[in-house]
Amino acid sequence: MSVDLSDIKREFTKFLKRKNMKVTQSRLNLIDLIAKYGKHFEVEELVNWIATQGDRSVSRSTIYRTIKLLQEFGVIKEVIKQNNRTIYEFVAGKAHHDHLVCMECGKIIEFVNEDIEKLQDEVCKEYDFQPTHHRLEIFGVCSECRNSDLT
Amino acid sequence: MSVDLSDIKREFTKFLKRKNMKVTQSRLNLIDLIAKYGKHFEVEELVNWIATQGDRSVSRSTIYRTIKLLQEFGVIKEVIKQNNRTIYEFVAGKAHHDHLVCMECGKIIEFVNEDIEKLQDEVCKEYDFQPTHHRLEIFGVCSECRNSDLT
DNA sequence: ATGAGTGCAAAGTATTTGCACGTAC
DNA sequence: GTACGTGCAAATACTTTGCACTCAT
Repeated sequence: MSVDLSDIKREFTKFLKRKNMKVTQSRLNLIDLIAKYGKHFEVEELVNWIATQGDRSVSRSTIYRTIKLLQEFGVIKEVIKQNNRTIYEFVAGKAHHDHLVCMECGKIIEFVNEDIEKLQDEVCKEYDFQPTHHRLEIFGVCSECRNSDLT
Repeated sequence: MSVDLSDIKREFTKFLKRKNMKVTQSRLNLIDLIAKYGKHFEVEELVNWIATQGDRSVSRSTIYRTIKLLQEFGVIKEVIKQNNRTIYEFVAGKAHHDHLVCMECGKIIEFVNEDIEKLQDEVCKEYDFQPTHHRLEIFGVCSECRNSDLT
C-alpha cells in the first residue's frame, strides 16, 4: 500500500472539523475497512463484507452517508456506472486514471493517459467550462475473454 | 432534423425481423415519440411526456423494454450517469460525441474531439482490448453559471 | 391460430430518511 | 449537556417481471 492511512485519517479529521462535523469511530473505521478491502467495490458488496469483519462494523446507512463524505473529501470515486450498478474505488494516493471494463468477465483495467487529460482541458477551455472531475469508461471485451471465446 | 425517421424505422424493422421479433406499433411509435421529444431525456420524464401525447401512447414497461432494444440497435445511448440518474440521447444520424455537464444548471454541452477518440483506440490496442463503446463525461460549471455566481 | 408483445400491478434493487438512542465535543 | 451521528426499519425511486389479454405474423 503506497499511502499512509494515518495521514489520510488525519486529513479527513481536519476536513470534518472544517465542516463542523464530528470525528466519529464509524467514519474513521470506514477508511480502514475500505482500504483493507483493497479493490473496486459496490456498496452492497462492501456492506456485506464489512459485516464479516467483526468489530469496527458500520451500518449500511452510515456506509452510504460516509461514502458521500469520502467522495467529497476525494479519497473515493465512482469510477464505473454500468447498467444500474455503481462501482467505487479508493483512490487515495493514486494518480488519476480511467478504466477499461470487460463486459464478459467484469475485469477492470486501469490506464493513465496524460494526452487524453490534456485534450480534455483544451475542450473545457474552448467552451469556457470549469471542470471539477470527469469519468471515461471504455466498455468492451478483454483479450483473455476473446481468446477463451473460441468455442 | 438531419435524419429521416422513416429510414430509421425501416432499418429498425429489419433489425427486429433479424431477431425474429415482431414489428409492433408501440415499437415504431416510440421512435417517433423520442425523436419528437427532441432532447436528452430520463425515462421517467419521457414516460410522463408521452402520457400527454394522446394516441400513440406507450406504457412505462414497454418504454423500458423498447429503450433496451433501441440501445442495442444503436439509435439511443445512455450518455450521462450522474448520481442515480441516467440521461439518454437519441443519437441517430449524429456523429459520436461526448459531454460536458454543468452541475449547477444541468446544462449538457456536446463536443466532438477526434484526437481523444484516437488516443482511446491506442490505449485499447496497448491492452489488447476490443472496445464496443465508451462514455466520457466531464462534470463542472459552465460559464453562465460562473458569471451569475458573482453573488 | 399461435406465440410474442403489451399494460398493469406487484416485486425487486439501490438508496435515502425519520426517529430513538448513543457519542463526540 | 447538547447536538450531531448512528442503526434500524420504513419509505422512496428506479427498473424489472408475472400474468392475462392483444396483436403481428
